[in-house]
Amino acid sequence: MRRGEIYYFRRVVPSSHRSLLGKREILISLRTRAVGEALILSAPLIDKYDRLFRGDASSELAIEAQDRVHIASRRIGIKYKPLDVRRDAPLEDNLAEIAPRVAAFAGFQKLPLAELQAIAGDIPFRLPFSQALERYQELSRDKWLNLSQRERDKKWRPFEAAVSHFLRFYPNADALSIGRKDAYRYRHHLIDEIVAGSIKADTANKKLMRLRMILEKVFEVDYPENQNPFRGVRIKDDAGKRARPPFSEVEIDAIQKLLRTSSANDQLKAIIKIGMFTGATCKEICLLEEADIVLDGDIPHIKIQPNDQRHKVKSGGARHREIPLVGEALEAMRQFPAGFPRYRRDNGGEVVSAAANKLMAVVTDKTFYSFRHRIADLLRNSGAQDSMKDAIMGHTTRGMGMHYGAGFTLEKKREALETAFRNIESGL
DNA sequence: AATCCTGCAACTAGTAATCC
DNA sequence: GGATTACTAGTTGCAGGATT
Repeated sequence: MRRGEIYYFRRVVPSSHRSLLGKREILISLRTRAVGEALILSAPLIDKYDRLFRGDASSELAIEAQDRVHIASRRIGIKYKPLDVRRDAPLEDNLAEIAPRVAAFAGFQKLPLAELQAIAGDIPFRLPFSQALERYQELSRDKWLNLSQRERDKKWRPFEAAVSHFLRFYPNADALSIGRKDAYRYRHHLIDEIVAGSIKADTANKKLMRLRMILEKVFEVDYPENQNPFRGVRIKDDAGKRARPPFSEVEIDAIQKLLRTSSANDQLKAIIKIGMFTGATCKEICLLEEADIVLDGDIPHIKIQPNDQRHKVKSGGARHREIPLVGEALEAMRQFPAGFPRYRRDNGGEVVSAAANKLMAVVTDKTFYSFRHRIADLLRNSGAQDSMKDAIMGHTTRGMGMHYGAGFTLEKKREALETAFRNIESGL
């Protein structure tokens, strides 16, 4: 339509939406005097309001409405709260709900619709899941402040994935109105997927956990009166068995043979050998810097500690350790006294894991982590104390005095490892 | 002591980039 | 132009600490 020289977009609001939008018609200036331009500018608006009135964008609409009453509330100086009056509630509760509203209303002669809605509590609170997620990220800023891009992605993607998985099941779900029933219905759906074999119980539980974490935090801060519908919702997981079993000595021999003939790059081969004889994880080995590698002196060893590449090591404290280099690990490390530039970067550990596992797939279906389990088993079988095993692996020892001293000396650790490897040769 | 909760890292599959 | 290697996104396992 044209008003004077300027064209306007105009649209009647269906009565069903008048309360939410707070007006009877939409009138927006297109800021142009040209018909052609006006037509082009109006197209997205037509589309937008079509969708709104058809209902498939109702959450957007609701958010707008919510913002509007909140602003109106502030204008007239009240704190907005949706009206909560129920037939079965005690009378005095209902009166208490209404009385302050009447008082507020009485103070004014004539009020615009938004202000009336604000006082009447006409608009329910709404929080689409996507917004809850944003809010959660905002509230947890501290968790990603000093992460690399990759680490940041790895942290947040699962949350996004959890939300979008949930939304596929419950399109347009509103975080404030879903209840325990909905949570359990979703749980049921997850169990179906587990039965179908598309995901593991552990994965399903993590999806539930992430939804729970999001709502827990957001509710705690913004909606303290709301109960988290996911609290305590989980799926029994009896997977139990060891999924990454240790390598057998037969497999170790086969891998050794493979390494001698393989055309894989030397850095990768060296990393595999070091993993094989130290039980260090591939990320730990990849990120070693020159200063972390000690080849002169009585006991050559590597230090797993924070450095430029590595801001922190998993679980901090106990994981920081020195591991003596024995057997072929020492030769391999001598080849690369300054570490492995090829893999010393964001993601390097994952690349090594993928490459090494692919290489070893020829002779085994086990993976890099099985080196670690093998070392642990060898140490145990050779009679090493648990605390020694933990010191070499970088585990915390339960109940052991983490407060005392620096733990085992390098010499003791080397003895333990050598004993363990000698045991294999003698066929124990 | 067992189980739950959580963070971190390994692993996989699919795809993209690079090499030869 | 096919093979190899790396990257990315997503899943799963491991371990520590909290809770029951």
